[in-house]
Amino acid sequence: MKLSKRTRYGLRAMVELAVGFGDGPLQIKLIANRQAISVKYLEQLISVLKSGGFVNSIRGAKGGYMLAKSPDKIHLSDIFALLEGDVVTSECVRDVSVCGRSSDCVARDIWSKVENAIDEVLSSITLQDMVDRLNSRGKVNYQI
Amino acid sequence: MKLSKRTRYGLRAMVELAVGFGDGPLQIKLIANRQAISVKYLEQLISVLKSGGFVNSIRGAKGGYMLAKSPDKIHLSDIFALLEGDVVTSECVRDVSVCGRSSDCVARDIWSKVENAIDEVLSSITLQDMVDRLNSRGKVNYQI
DNA sequence: TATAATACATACTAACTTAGTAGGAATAAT
DNA sequence: ATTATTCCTACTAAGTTAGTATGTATTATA
Repeated sequence: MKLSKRTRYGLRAMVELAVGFGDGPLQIKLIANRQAISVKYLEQLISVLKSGGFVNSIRGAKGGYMLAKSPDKIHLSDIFALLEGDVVTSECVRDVSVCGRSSDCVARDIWSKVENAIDEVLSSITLQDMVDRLNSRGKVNYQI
Repeated sequence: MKLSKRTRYGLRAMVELAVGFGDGPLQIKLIANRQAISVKYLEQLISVLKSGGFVNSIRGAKGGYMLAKSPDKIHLSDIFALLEGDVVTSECVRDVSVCGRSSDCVARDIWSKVENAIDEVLSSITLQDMVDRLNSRGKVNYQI
């Protein structure tokens, strides 16, 4: 069980956008430089975040990206679900039909617990929480 | 974040061995058949479980495998650590030196929380717990 | 003692996933 | 017109996963 760079990068970008929330569009190039991510790769990730409804864009010179919602309305679980896909322990957790005897399965309960535990942590944290902590630490760093 | 079949199969095998704990050696072929796992693949997994100290073996005809410890002494977190490797969100959670500024990082705290949440669930459950639940449900099933 | 049943060992492989790169077209500010 | 940006699509190298393949070594038992 490993978290993909895709999700980590995506979250970093979202935190950058959250930090600059209200300050006009932020360019991919800037985000990529600040967070040491390949520009071209980040383009693809941001495009996913855009179709997911988390960011808006302005095209052309002086264009860029901004959060589509206030940072306190975006939970880490949302970003995870979009970029990482669902956390999956066993398919049966979400799709009972793959086994047919799921209602009796002792293992399914466990996988279900694991997924819930992860989701509980992630949905309890918003982008705004991260920005707040960042500020309280003097913006020293947030390599994610 | 996805759980590998490797770990799922390994856990299934361990549960089979836990169910038969005290009844003499259990053959790979039997476990593989009961749990619908490729015999050859399971051989490799069990070999890992053996070097991890979780199972003992008897070679030759009528040989097989058995748990090296009582099922109530084996926590799911142990099996995970061996087969899945550590749950990894970001390298910095375990190895602070990869970033150098980890002590100030707001993201590290989050990854750390996620890993702890997973570990809490997994270390709270033993093989014996699974066997007990299985028995209380009439051994209907445990496709894991 | 021959045979069968089992564990043990090592090498190979197809399919998939990841983390990109490459090369541009479309759009907007100046 | 030029430049800066987003947007789009295709390609790719390296690694991982879930196996197969082909045996050898060991032990029970007939």
